[in-house]
Amino acid sequence: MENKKENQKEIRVRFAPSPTGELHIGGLRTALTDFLFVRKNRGKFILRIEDTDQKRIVPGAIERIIEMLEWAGIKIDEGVKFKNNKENTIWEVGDFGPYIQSERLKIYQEYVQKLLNEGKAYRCFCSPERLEKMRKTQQKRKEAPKYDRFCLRLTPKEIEEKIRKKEPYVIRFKIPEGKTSFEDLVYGKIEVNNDILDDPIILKSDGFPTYHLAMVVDDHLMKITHIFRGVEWLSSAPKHILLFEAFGWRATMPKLIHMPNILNKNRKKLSKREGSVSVLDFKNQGYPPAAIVNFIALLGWNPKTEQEIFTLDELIDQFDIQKMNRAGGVFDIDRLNWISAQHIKKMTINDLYENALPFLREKDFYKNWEKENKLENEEARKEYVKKVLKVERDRLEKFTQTGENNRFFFSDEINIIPDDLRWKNSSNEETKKNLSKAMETLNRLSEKEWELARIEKILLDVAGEKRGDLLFPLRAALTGQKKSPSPFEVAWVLGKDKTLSRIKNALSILE
RNA sequence: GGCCCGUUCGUCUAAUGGUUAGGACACCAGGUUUUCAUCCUGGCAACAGGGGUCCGAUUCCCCUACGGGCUACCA
Repeated sequence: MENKKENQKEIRVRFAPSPTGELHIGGLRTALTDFLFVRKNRGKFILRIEDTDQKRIVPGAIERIIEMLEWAGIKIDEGVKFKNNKENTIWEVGDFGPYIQSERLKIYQEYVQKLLNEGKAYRCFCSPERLEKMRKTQQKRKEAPKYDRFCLRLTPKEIEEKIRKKEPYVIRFKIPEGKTSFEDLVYGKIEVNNDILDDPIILKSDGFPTYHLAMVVDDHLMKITHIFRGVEWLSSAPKHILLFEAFGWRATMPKLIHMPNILNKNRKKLSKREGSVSVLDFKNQGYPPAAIVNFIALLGWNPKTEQEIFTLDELIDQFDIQKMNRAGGVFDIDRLNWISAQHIKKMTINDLYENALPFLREKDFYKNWEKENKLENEEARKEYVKKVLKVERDRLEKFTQTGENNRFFFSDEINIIPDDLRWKNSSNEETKKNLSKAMETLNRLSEKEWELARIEKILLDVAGEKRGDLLFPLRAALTGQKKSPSPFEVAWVLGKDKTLSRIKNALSILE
């Protein structure tokens, strides 16, 4: 019976970032893991905002975080989100709010008072200067820096006196004696001696709680069942356990799952100095969200099969805490690029178009083309770009690369070097002959017959054995480059008129 | 310094008390192709070191080394 009850408990997982700037790729990984686990178990994904450090708050950061989560396909079930998908209008949804910690100050103070009354916490009036000095001498003596509990020895009268004199103070949690052990779902059983634990500050002098207190109170009150967070929290987990215990919540506390770090090439924790770390950077670089999701899901987690490319749904389907790793993983951009290319290859042209167009619009060569090339209407422009994308799809690893190597699609100013027109030992005369032949052949096709397969067939028919002698000059004539997609594809995209006029132009250069 | 965690090809990783230690990225070499890309084939490349336990350890235990994290009125 007891077991059955346990099984029925709704899975509730929160992602709880601090609004201190752009969402970090490591943060996205945590959020993604939360999300995969929640979706797999039909639970709730909750966004809570941990803005207890007033000094570090960045205006607009909450909006940016939500935007990036949505970009990645992570849907918020409860907590802080956008109102009716209208950006910049934040609201809070759910029965356990508020979900922004700065709105919960009274709750924390109430719980701290409880600990105070029970002698499980105490006021500390020590100045930062004294603490600093204390730490220095401890370090000099090669001791672990730890609060010396000076204020624990204050008499009630002394405390009263200090309060009356309005001396600023913080509240510290009194770490009990003994040992603390707990089970992490990834790292296994961990046990520490409480005497190495410092009495943590749980309420700051400005009345705000610290992470330790806020997290424990909120996760309990919000009925969180699983905490996924970075390993950097593993060391302070015992403090959190002890806090849950002090409140009498140990039995129902959430399961802990710590996750290994994402590292730089030099195996250090991912940092800004080594390149991109914010999700926004990757979005701006033109990676499909599905590729980023696929890539970071595979950092620290593995399906134990040989599958490498996953959709979000496949990741959800296969997600399993048991398959999470303990060792940190290097963020390998080459691998990301490959995964990204695989995702782009699988996209439909319409999808690719929707995704790539915003990036294309940023480019000068495209802007000029839009301005100068008066295609009869919007639809024609769209069809043209889609043709380009059809040709480029297998060559892209990010959306930003669209058109980059094939500017000749968007500009008639192609620079033909006569030598580049000749294939191998082919002579000038032969080249001219072949180009003329190509022109005549293509000219026989009507606008309506201008299809890729047809273009390819008639050109190959006429090219004969030494196809390079005809196809290579044709490529150069159409593109002004020695490397490009096939001349069939280029001709198909350019259309009959442009194709013929470019060949004509090349012929005149050869004269 | 103290405490905690980690360690399989360069990178992400799989497997196993007895295997030629598997896959993928990257790299290299071929092939296909008119070029580039795609695609296909092949190659290079790893159990951190030392002790145990065991008939036998990459696998289990211990130590060392190396790496990471924490050690704030930051999260």
